[in-house]
Amino acid sequence: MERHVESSRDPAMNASRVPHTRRAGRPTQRILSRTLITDAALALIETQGYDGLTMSALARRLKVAPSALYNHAESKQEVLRWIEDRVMTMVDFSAFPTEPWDDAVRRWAFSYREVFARHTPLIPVIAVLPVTGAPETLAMYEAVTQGFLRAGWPEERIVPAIVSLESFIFGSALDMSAPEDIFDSGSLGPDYPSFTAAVRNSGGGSDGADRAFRLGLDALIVGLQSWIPTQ
Amino acid sequence: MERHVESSRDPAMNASRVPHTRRAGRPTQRILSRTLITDAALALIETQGYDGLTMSALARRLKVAPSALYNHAESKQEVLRWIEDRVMTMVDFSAFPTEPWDDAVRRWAFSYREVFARHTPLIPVIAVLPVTGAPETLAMYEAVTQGFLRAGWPEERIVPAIVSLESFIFGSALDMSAPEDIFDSGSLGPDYPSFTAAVRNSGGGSDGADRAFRLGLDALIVGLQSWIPTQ
DNA sequence: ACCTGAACACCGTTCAAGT
DNA sequence: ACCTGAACACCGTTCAAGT
Repeated sequence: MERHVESSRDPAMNASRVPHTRRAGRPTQRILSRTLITDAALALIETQGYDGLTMSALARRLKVAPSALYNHAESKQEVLRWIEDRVMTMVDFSAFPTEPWDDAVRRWAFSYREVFARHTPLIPVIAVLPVTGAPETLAMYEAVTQGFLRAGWPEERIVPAIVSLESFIFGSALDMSAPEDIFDSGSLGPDYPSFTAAVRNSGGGSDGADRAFRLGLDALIVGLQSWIPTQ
Repeated sequence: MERHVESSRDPAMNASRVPHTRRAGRPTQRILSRTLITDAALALIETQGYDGLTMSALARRLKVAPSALYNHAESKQEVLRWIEDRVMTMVDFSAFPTEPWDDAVRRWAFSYREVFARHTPLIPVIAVLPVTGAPETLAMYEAVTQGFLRAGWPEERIVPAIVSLESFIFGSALDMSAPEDIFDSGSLGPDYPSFTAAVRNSGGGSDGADRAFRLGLDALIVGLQSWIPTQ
């Protein structure tokens, strides 16, 4: 764990704690909003990663005291939900109205994985997140559902199919951020001969996650397609 | 966030901070070990959940000072890796030597999801975890690989296939722990008619995650099976 | 080598006081 | 209503001192 160089006991350092000029009391006009907080959070994640996303750092970037954030968000978890809704808008689902079902699913899935591979800490958040009240996210589900209907899917199977695709996508996004040598065949030892050989012959290794994603997605699409009534 | 009732400023409460009798200095015999720490961590998770798994709580359960843990583990992350290896032993992969490939995969996948649904905080850990040096985990991969070989799988496709199944399983385990009304059709509003209707007709609702898992797993198995050369 | 005790540098969150 | 400033109750981790 890295440590800051500055010592909080150095009194000369206290200047850094007071970078603002605003004094206490309600300001004449609103300083914060959900949009501004979300913007700042995403900018912070872009440069510092999710480890850098603390309520303190977020407040600092907004030139505000940390406690001010709690006038707008109930908790850090709520801020993460705002971020999630915003990140969802980056997923490309534009192929559903025009392209064949399998091509549209493929493009959507690739984009979805790509986006969330850069936001893996959101994945556990989503799993515990009722989607209600996230308009951008709902817009995506509406378009995807219409794409399934257009392809002739029976209505009652659409939601389970979407959920299963998302499960695969989220799992694959997590896997994508894993180290490349997650299976290090060199140091596997002689106790696992079949697995060692399979790892050794599983291809380049540099894009192992990519090959697994492509293979699994193709399999899932082929398998799901069997639930579309033949026209 | 819940708060403790006890105030740390109450001097009478300090007794709770010193529940042990051991005095400083190296004890005559080893008190801790990887096994003991892992046992205690799992017991703690069982009763308090992952929120309760702090280095302090872990030390308290082991009747040891928190800093003592760092003579054995480099970090909390390392403790989580020990837990992960242990949890992996709970996954049932016993069907691979005897059952047909698809039945064995199904039993393995159901067990795998079930186990990790109770340990979702481990899922992001695994994704960033080189599997090297986790004997129990490797034993599972060896058995699964042998099952794939027995079914006639080409060696170079086995690892990607396993990885894609795991991605689906981990994603599904996360989904399993989501609230049941993750799609609350009641409050979806009129802007998303197709999706709203699909949610409304998607079945019971109580076991939505289960239906999605079954559907997706069947699809994945059907799709993957097309890569087994016809015998 | 492996424990204790004290400290360090953080966290997220609450709340009175101010306008 | 919405900000500041100070505090609270934690975290994980380090390190000197002890045997």
